[in-house]
Amino acid sequence: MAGIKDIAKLTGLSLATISRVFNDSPLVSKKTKDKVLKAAKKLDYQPNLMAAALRSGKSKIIGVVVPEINNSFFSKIINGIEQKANAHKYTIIIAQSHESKERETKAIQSLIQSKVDGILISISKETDDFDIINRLDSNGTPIVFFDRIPPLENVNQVVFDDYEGAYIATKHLIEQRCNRIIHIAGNPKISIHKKRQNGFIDALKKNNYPFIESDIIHLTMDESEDIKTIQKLLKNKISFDGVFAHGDESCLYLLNVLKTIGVSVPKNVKLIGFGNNKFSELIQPKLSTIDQRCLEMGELATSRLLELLKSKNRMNPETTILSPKLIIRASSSF
Amino acid sequence: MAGIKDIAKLTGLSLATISRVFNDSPLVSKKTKDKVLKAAKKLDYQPNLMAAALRSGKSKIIGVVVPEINNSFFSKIINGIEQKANAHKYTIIIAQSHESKERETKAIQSLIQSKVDGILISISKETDDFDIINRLDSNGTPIVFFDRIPPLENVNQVVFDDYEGAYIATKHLIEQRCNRIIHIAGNPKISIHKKRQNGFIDALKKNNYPFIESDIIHLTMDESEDIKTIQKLLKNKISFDGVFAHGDESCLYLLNVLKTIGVSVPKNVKLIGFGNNKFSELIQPKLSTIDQRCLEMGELATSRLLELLKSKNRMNPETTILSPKLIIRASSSF
DNA sequence: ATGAAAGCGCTAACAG
DNA sequence: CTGTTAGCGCTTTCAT
Repeated sequence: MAGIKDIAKLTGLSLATISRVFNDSPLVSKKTKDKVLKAAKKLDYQPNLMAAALRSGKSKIIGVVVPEINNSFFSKIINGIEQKANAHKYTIIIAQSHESKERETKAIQSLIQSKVDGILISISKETDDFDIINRLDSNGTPIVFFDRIPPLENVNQVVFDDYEGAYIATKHLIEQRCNRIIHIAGNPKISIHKKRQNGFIDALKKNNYPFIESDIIHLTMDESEDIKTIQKLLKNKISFDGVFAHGDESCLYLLNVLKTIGVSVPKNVKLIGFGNNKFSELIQPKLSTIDQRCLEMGELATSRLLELLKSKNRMNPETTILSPKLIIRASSSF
Repeated sequence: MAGIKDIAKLTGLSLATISRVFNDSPLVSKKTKDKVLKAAKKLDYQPNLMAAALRSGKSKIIGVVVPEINNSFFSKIINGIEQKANAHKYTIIIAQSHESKERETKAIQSLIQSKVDGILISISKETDDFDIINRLDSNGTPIVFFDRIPPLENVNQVVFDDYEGAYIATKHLIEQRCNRIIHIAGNPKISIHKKRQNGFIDALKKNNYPFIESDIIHLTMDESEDIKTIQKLLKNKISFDGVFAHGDESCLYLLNVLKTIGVSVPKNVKLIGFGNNKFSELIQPKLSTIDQRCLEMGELATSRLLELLKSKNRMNPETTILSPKLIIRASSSF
């Protein structure tokens, strides 16, 4: 493996000059630069990033921590991160927490030891203490949270507006002339699910729809039981004709339940999900949904981190809120 | 950030001893070891992996190149890789080629510069020259291919037995008493699709089913056109009652087509896909499919790389073939 | 515009 | 079992 030493030998220049060439220093004449580049090519020179990092104190690596990469939501965000990072000559290291607090801590530790310049993280469901984050802070490693944020003040974060997403999804069903709309809810202990639920409720209220507690449905995922639940609802005085599900998965599940009991979508009941999952376009009818603009979330979080990395003095924490996008497909159309 | 120097100062020991402690050298007394560990904790010491790597020539990092992480197949394999690698104190760096030869080359280049100890790669569809691989070889960086392998001799590789998978899928339909089975084929230029096609054909032949060219169907993904194709097939003298699709996506697509034209699955037609995609369990009826044991593929590839990393002398290349697993669900059951 | 020299934090002979 | 020392490949003052 050729190093700058070899180039120095070949060109008769000093190490410093060679180094300057590869760091785009303006202090080198075009002539020498060309000479160095030519020699580098000849020797198939590959800079040793580790040595550079060790010496300069900057690794040009961004650490990314997500619960799971085998999750379209996160892997799309990662694509956004990668894109932005690479465009700025940064490399990323991805670590997974697998929703475990312990593994998350280990992952962060490992990133610190790998001397990442900054960290982008979406915290695990388990995480409830934030010592590591404080440690990172005192360490001087900038950190930007995305999507799953900790309940802390004064942090940089990029979040998705779940409330707004739920609101426009529900409003869409109203505009499609649904008379009674129900919500397939997620676990309200999880903040995004709670927000989606609130968006649903407020959309009803603001549009003068009566809201009753029983409009919010919790499915068990035990099919025969859920079929009973749905059938009972359909036999109500005012049967429902619109459904906003907190996620595409539960929307698909409900679609199957409705098919089983012979309810036609979108003719009898209109459906909208949340998340713009890949499969939502593959099934019949195609699912209307809320797109979360994952790519942009990744890009925004990275841009913010890059800013923090650039400025030497502490910057004021910033919260970026990403607005959702309504995707209308067959499941909610006339 | 505390370093071993600080620990040395605090304990009154030499750098070498401190270093030995963290490298689990047997040459340190229990007493000193404890003293060092205690001091390390007190100072919140984090080893600088880059410095260690630079000095030792071993980064303990494995580079992983895949076409796309936003693809369940690859992200599952990555989970297998991560698991095995972490268990052996290795970190992984993931890079994506996005199916571009150029970006793949860049990704590999970047991994080299990051001084990874070895590389695991599934090559992009575009890749047709293998200079980089030769370069890696001369460089001494061990490399193990998985799933998408290059047409080269003498390489270490772990592949999935697509032929066998197709064979047992088809055989399963035969055992379910299907009389005429068709195959929704992929692009035969892609080797795995070709293999699946061959597995299908051989399963028919070996079981004394007549095989005619027209049993292999290419769908256009233009729905109205495909509906016509399928309807024509159903009106044949011998209508089909079994379908083996080269992937779960096309299987789902076909399922929707069949639903549209009123053909019941599995009553009239039995279906089996390939890949055990996440959604194959979410839809109705649940899809029978072939599971590719991605996790194991990741683990096996990593194990092989770890072996290469351990042994100093060149080892003989090895090809590992992973057998598929039949998953029977509602779409092909009685 | 170029060079000399120090050193980033750690490991690995070698010596004791 | 512990210490001394050189140096991994590069960047970065400081000098010229």
